[in-house]
Amino acid sequence: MSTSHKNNLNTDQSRAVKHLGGPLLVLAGAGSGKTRIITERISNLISEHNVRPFNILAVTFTNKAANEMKERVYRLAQKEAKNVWIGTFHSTCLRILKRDINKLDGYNRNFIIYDDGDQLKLIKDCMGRLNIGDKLVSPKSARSQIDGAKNKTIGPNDPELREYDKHVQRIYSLYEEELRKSNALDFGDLLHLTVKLLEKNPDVLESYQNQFQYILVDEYQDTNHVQYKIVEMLSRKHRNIFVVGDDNQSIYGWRGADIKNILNFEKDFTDAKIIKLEQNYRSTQTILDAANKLITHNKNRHEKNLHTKNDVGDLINYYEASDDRDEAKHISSQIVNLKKTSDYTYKDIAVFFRTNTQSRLIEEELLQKSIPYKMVGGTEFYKRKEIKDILAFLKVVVNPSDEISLKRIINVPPRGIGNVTINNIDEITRDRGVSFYEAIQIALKEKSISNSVLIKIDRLNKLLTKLIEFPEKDDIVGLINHVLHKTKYLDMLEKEEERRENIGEIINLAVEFQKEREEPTLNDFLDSVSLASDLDNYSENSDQVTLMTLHSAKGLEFPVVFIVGMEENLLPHFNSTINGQVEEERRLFYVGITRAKEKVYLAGAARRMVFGKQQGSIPSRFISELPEELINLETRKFEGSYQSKKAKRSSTITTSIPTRNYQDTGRYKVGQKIVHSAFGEGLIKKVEGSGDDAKVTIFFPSVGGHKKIIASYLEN
DNA sequence: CTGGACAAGCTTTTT
DNA sequence: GCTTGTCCAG
Repeated sequence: MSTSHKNNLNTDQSRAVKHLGGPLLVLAGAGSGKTRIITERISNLISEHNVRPFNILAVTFTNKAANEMKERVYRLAQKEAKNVWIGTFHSTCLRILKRDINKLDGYNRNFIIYDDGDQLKLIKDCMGRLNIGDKLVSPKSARSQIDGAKNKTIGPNDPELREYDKHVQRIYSLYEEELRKSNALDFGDLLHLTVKLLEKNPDVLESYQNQFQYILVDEYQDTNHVQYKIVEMLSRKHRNIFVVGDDNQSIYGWRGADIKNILNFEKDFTDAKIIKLEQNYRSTQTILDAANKLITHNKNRHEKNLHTKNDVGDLINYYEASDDRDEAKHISSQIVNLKKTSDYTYKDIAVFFRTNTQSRLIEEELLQKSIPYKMVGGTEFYKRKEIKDILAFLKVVVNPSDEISLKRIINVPPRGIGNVTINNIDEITRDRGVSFYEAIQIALKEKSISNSVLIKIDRLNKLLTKLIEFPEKDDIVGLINHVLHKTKYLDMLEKEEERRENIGEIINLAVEFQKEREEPTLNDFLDSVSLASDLDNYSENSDQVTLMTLHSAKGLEFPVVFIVGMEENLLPHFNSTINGQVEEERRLFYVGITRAKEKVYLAGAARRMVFGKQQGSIPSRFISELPEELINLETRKFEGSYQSKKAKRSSTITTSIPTRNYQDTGRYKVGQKIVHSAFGEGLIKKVEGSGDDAKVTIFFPSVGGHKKIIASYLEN
């Protein structure tokens, strides 16, 4: 069986698959058969070396990758393969915590997971209580700093936290306290607490070390410090740690991914071996040459030389559109063309962009031409208001101490409980040190609120009690219907067809969940929903064009790839140009190009709508970093526009000067970069007035937001 | 307390 | 251009 597969492996691939003991790093270039190596190795361990599936752990980054791996492994290594632990870092940690989290002080197994929206709300609440205005730290910035700390396994009381913003320190402490009171974990906790659990409980650590004789990690270049730590601890005993990655595809630096993990693998794991997979089986010679040339502009990387035996193939098309509408029209008509002149089906085609907002126009144009498409990601299903509402009810049923969820639904559908009442209950919460739910009972018992409100609270409390005491909680579908019935939620959505359909969809998901699991529980359902994303349900079956961000494109391949928005400040994104993260943007573009098997179409626009205003732009520096002879330039619309020529051939452009919307105060211009004594580098977004009195709106990455500053204060 | 009107901020990228 | 938050009349 598996021998027949091994026959088509090249020497390096085969060495990797057959590698048995000790740490191994497989540096796998784009399209070199990375996923295949992992799955074949798992099947090889099971069938050739009698390793029990239960003793293998395989970790990926996305559910999509995990599901794909499961499928492939099940196909290769028959039924008992179901016992291999395959999952994302987050789901694996969840599994570990669900078993043993009660061994950590103050935690119990009934916890629920807060997504980033819940997280932000809680942070805002905390900031409100601490009287920290969002001008001092923006809630989002606070969140990313807290996440960052957790990614480095720094807790709210660790001395290392002293290096953080002093406001953030206080927010972090209170935030943690509130999470515990709500019996909730955020995404970061799943990883951070797993490390804590393993560190504080040698017996737990040992049992997992014994279990996981073989550990495989996909996309190792994207691991951050906690993830490294988890892998390192678990593999310490058997030392059979097998990681696969490509430093050229590291695109999650912003989430704490540390490229050093892959660059220093040999140092971290003594007598580590390295195997390089340099043969690409995916792309044409032309595509590969272009990608190789592009990536040489990065300094920070392992030397790799990707080659292929594939045909030369077509040139890379590059279209300079006059504006974003023109760009979208071009894409859609190219797709129509492809359909007419070739055998490509819609599902062979993908369109990638840097930011989700870019999809709108493209969707419009595809719709216009009746081209079927599916948008992956974007406004995610699970983030929709009605879905979050229903889930909030379910979360409260599982865990009444969940304050964020309880507050979410306290007045949904409207039942006359407003901010004043919420604040009153909040006061009880703080005075008595009880949960919000308990505070409601106290208010009722002591009648500490005015009579008219008390009636409403009483009604709410009875509703909650009924839900919490629902006899068959693990009949998830039944419970959802019960919630809908008792709250008359659907009546509220009378005129909102789409939202009602979404409610139907969540019921479908629950039905499916109950069918799939042997012992479906409400709690597991909520967990799986919390860790799920739109990407997971993405299937290649239907014949539709795929639209997605460059980030979501990683790990996929398509015969035809369009990449749009090839402009400075979009790709590379302007935040990155200011923060000196252009190399990561280049890798992102590299990921995009290398998804393509046969054809690559690039496009950029000379003008584009940004924040509802027209903005001029110049071509991305990355265009000029591709070999000129491999590019087929279709039209040149940047020609008439400002600085076009200079931009095309220079690779050091750092500012864009809009052709429209151009405002001149003499010294300050929109698009100009400046350095501020307190906030560091920033980009001017808006200028009002002129001379010393001019108000200049500047985006500072250091504070993660905009500041309005009077021109005369900008002098130094 | 509610709902509508208006203002502000916002857009990287995801588990 | 869209979504979220805030203010005010009813």
